[in-house]
Amino acid sequence: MKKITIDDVAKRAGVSKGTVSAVINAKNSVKPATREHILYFMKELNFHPKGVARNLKNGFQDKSIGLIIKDLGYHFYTSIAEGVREYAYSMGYSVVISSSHDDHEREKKISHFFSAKDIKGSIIAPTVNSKAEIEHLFRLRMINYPFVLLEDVKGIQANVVSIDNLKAIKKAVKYLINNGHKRIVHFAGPPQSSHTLERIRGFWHAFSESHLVFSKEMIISIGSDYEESFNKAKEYFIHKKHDEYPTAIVCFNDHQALAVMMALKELNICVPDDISIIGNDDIYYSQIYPIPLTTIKAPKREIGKRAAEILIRNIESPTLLPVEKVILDTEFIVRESTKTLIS
Amino acid sequence: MKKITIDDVAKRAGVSKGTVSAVINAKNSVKPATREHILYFMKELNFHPKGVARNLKNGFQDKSIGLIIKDLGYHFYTSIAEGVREYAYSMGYSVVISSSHDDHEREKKISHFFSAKDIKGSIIAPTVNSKAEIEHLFRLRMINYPFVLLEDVKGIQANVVSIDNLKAIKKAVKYLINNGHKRIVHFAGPPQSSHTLERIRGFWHAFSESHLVFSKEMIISIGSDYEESFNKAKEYFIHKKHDEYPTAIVCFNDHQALAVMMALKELNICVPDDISIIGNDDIYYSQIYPIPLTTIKAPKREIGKRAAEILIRNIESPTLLPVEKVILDTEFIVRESTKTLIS
DNA sequence: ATACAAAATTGAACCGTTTCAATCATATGA
DNA sequence: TCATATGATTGAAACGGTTCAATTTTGTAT
Repeated sequence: MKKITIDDVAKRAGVSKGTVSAVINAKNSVKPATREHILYFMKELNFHPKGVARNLKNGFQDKSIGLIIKDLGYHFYTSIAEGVREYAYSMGYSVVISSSHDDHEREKKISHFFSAKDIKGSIIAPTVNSKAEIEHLFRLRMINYPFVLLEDVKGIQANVVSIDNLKAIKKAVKYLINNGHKRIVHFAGPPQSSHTLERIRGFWHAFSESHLVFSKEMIISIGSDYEESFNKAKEYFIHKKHDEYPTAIVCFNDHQALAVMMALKELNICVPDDISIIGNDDIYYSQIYPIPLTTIKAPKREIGKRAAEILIRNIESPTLLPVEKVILDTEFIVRESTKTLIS
Repeated sequence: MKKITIDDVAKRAGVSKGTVSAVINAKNSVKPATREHILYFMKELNFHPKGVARNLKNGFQDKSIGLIIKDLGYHFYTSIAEGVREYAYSMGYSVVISSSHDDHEREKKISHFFSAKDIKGSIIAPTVNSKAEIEHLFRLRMINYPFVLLEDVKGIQANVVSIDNLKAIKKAVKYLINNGHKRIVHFAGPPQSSHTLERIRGFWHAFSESHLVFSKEMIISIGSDYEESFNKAKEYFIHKKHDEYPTAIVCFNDHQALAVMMALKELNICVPDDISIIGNDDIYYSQIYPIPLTTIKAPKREIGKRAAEILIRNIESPTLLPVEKVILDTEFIVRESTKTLIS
């Protein structure tokens, strides 16, 4: 299945390729009859002009940036994307997005794709499971391709804009501790997600910093899919004696927290009177829910904006710029799903 | 600010461009010392190899499709994207996404961008406000660029995968009518959205087909932003006498419906006992909400999948294929936010 | 019919890489 | 020291379009 080129069309239509080019570019120097004639053969041969060839000659000066996120359906990332978009548009850049699904291979492929398409730079939420999995970043580095990471990655010095997840969770857990909670538990997220581990670590740190005993029974893996979380949460409580219930649960994210609250409702366990719940992310619907959720709010749009800022600065600089690292603060928002145990 | 090419690097490093090329492509035929030397000058000149030139030579055989949606934060579109992704991946295609924000100019720019980058074909949720605004589709058509629309557009024969929104709303309204509701009202969406008009039309059709009188007071524009919908909904009821309350509200979408239910709650109006509510879209959180929402479920993933199917079939066909139009069925899901008035 | 201007068409050079046969450099063994 | 094998480097052609000065065709006025 040979590739059809402008020469094929020109030959078939009996004109020069200059004329075919003029038709493609809707120049009005072409006689209508000739245009029709050429269009006819373009159709017949099903010819698509290759952008790559036209851009080569034209200097391909489009302004565009890429964004590689982990999940399109996850509010956290789409909000970041919104921040990126806003800033990028204001600077005249287009944004293209692709999701890696937390899969390293995909991420590698997409980052390569973006650079190969002369997307001028990329913002990447990296999925890195092992030391070997930063090669693709080194390759981008080698070809001086501008990029900004949304999480710090060990082993490479690169631009990063992120939040201190560890500190955020610690703040939440310490809030519970300071309010008299003793039996605190963490409902962890999906095992393959990098966020899951980070949050478990934050939970653990809070305990050690408060000189409290941490045991691994405090971490219960219930995922973040609604059905799964709902069922596993119920199961957890059904197998527990009443006086062994935790007094507070730190959830993986708001989405999971909502599922947990539904499960508790079905079991007639009252939030926050029987159990306090803390979410993470501050998604939209957790405010709408009848018991507004206490949660950790990440400055999602701000993350996107700052990342885009750094990226575009690097793209537009004629020289290589020094690496920048930005860690943004999270906000712990106390709403109605938590209760103090201190009278 | 001159563009740096491989020639500049070669000259500066005192080697031929073939050698520089070998370094860029990590070929191991280059002596380590030479490699380092060349890398040094690549850095110094901040040289990025142009993908466009390498692709031209290489035959640019990446497999990729584009998706232009209207809103990244809107569940309806991200679910479609999920369907697209799933099918595309199974066929070895990458997916890149960009949001038009329901802005025709953006859409035009993005579609042009995708074709210019040799993204092999695109799925487009079109924003078309006037006859003149389909030019860009004609241009894609002229260059035989494969695309599939997610809404039918008057004036152009093109591949379409969509749902029958009109029919869907009609079914919902008729359900209410058949269950004895007399005072039914539609809370319309944001005026600039194409969906808004379509849903108003569906509402109107249901009345005329049921031989009931329709008046324009039945359409109340309250948007779909949470704050706005919440406030306007409250305002609507505050200015109404109790016995003038509608017995049922057909909402623009689930998101709006949730805002309306919150407003009603604050006014101590009971759903569904005082007023029935119907949403649209069947988003995730409307099942989680304490009063599960009666709604219209669109086969979102299926839409994405079918669109991707048609697109890839067209991309891979050596000849121009006839246009396909697919209209998928919606499902009316009765949950607990509606009540029959017939005893 | 002829001259001339305007319109339409041609074709060679160019864009920035990769490729690979040819050439040059280096190390090895006799 | 020379011949040879191997490793490293070169440079011209190729990729598929666009551009634009030069040329050909067409239309108009005489």
